[in-house]
Amino acid sequence: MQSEKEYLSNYNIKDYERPSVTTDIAAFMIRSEESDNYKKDSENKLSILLVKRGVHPFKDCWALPGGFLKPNETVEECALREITEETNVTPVVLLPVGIFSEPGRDPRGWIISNAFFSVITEESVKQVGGDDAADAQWFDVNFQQEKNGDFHLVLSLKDVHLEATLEKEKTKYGKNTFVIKDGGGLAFDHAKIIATAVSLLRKYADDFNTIFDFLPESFTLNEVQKVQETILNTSILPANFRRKINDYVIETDEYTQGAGHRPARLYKRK
Amino acid sequence: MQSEKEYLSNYNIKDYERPSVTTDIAAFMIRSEESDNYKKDSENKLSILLVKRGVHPFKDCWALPGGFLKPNETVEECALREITEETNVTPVVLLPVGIFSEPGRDPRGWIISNAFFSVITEESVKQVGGDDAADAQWFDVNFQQEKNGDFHLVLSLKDVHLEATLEKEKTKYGKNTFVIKDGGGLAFDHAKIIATAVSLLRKYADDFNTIFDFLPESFTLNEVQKVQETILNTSILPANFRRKINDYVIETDEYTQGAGHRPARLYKRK
DNA sequence: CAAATAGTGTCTCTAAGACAATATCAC
DNA sequence: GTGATATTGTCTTAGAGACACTATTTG
Repeated sequence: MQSEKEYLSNYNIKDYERPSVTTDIAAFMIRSEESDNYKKDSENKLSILLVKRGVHPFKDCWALPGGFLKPNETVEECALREITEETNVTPVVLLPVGIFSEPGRDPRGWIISNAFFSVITEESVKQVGGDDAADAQWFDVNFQQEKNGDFHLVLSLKDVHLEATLEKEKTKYGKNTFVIKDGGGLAFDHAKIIATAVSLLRKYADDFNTIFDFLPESFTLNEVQKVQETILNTSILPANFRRKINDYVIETDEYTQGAGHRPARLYKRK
Repeated sequence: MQSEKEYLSNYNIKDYERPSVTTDIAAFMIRSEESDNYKKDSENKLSILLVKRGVHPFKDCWALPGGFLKPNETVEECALREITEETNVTPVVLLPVGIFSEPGRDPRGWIISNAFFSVITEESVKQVGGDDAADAQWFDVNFQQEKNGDFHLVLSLKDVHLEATLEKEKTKYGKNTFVIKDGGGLAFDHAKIIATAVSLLRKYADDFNTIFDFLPESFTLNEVQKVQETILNTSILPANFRRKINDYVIETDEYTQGAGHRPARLYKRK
C-alpha cells in the first residue's frame, strides 16, 4: 500500500499532455465627448481596449489584451497583470466571462483562454495620458441585433471599423453562445469573446451592477443614468430613474458648478 | 520578414510552462421520498453526486466527479464525458461555474480546474439502476448561512455527514467568492466549488431557470413548485406560484391519477 | 366524511412607466 | 429671457403576496 507521500513523489505531471492557458481581457471604459453647446452635457460612448498584434499569428490584427498564465498565479492575477501592463492603470472591476477551449481556435496549437470582463475609469486613463502611436487603443463599441436575428459588432477608431457578425446559438445542455459568422478582422475568436463580454456587461448594468465603476467617487444622478443608457442603448425618464437608483446611492452636500444649467447634487455609491 | 507560416513551423508550444487542466462537475438531482401517508405527495431532497477517490491524493475522500482535459476536446465536452462515464446518464444541463486556479489547490502540482454545474433527472438515474457498493453516490445537500455570517454546507448519505464551513469574501475587483474555513473532509477545494455551484443553482431557480430540467417532460404545477421550493429552501402560496409559472408552461389534456386527492392537470414546458 | 391537493377569485401594496410642473444655473 | 438639466409629485397600470373559497379524489 502506497502512502500519499510516496505517490506524490512518483507522480510526474509532465507524463500527461497539457494545454497552454491564456487570459484575454475585455476592458471597457466610458468616454465622454464634449459638446459644442455650452448648455449641453457631454455625450458618452462605450469603448473597449484593443491591441495591435506585433507578432504572428494574426500579426497586425487587432486583438484583446492578454497573455499566458504563469506558474504560481491565479487566472485572475494573470488577467490583472496583463491589463495593467497594457494600460498602466489598475482596473476597478475584473470578472470572469467564460472559458474558450474550442480546438483550433489558436493556430499555434492547444491553447485555451480564460476571458475576463474589466472596467476602467476614464479618470484613471486620463491621468496616465494617451500615446497616439501606441499599439493599444480604445475602440468605440456598437453591438446590436439585426432584423434577421444576427448580431452585429462594430468597433471603431477614427477611420478603422472592425465589423463582425455573429449568430446566437442555443446549444444543448442549456448554454447560449455566439458563433462567429464573420470575425471582422479581429484576431483568434476575439469577436466571440467581445460579444459575450458586452452581453454580460449589459446584464450587469440592467441590475445597476458595475455602472458606478465607470464613474469617479462622486457623481450626479444624471451621470449614472447616462452610463446605464450608454451601455444598454436605451433611454428612461429621469424621474423614474431617480426613484430606482435611490436605493444604491448616498447623497452628499456638494453640488456641481458651472454647467450652464441648474447645479446637480453629488452622490456617492452606497 | 517572417511569414505566418514560417513563424508557426518554428513555434514550439512545449517551450513554455503549462498547467494541467481538469473539469469538476457538480451534478444535481432532486430525489423524491415516498411518504407513509397515502394522501401526501412525496417529499423532495436536493442531492449532488460525489465519488470516493480510489487513488492518491485525497485517497478515500469524497470528491466531485471530473478528470483531465484531453487534446481536441472543449472543456464542456470533457465535463460531459466525465459525468457520463460516472453515471451512465446524459445530463440535461451543463453550465460553467468558474475556474479554480489557486496555486497549491492540488498537491500534485500546477492543476487548474474548470467547474461545471449539471442537472440530472431522477427518471434517467432510475432507469440505469443503482449500485449500493459503487464509489459514486448521491448525497443530500444542505447549504445555508449561519447567524454568524458563515455558510454551512452539509452533504449527507445515510450515516456519512460531510460538514464544511465557508466564508463569503468580497474580493477586490467586484468578485464574490467563498473561502474554505473547514473543508469537511472533501477532496481538494471541492467544498468551495460545491458552495459556488449551489449558489448558482439557487440564482437560476429563482428566475425559473433550470427548474424544469429536474422534471420529466410532463409535470403538475405543484411538482414544479416543490422543485423550486426545495432548491431555494422557501415556501410560497400555491395560488401565487401558479400565476407566476403560467408564462413558462403549456397545459396538456392529461391528468394525474390515483394520488389520494384531486387529480392535477399535467403541463409541459413552453 | 376526512385529509390532502387542485384550482379560482379578489383585496392590498408596491414598483414601474408616463407625464406634468417647478427650480436654477450660464450666457 | 432662453435653453438646458435638476428635482418633485401624481396618475395609471402590472405584478406580487395574502387569503378566502370551492372542487375532487382515495380510503
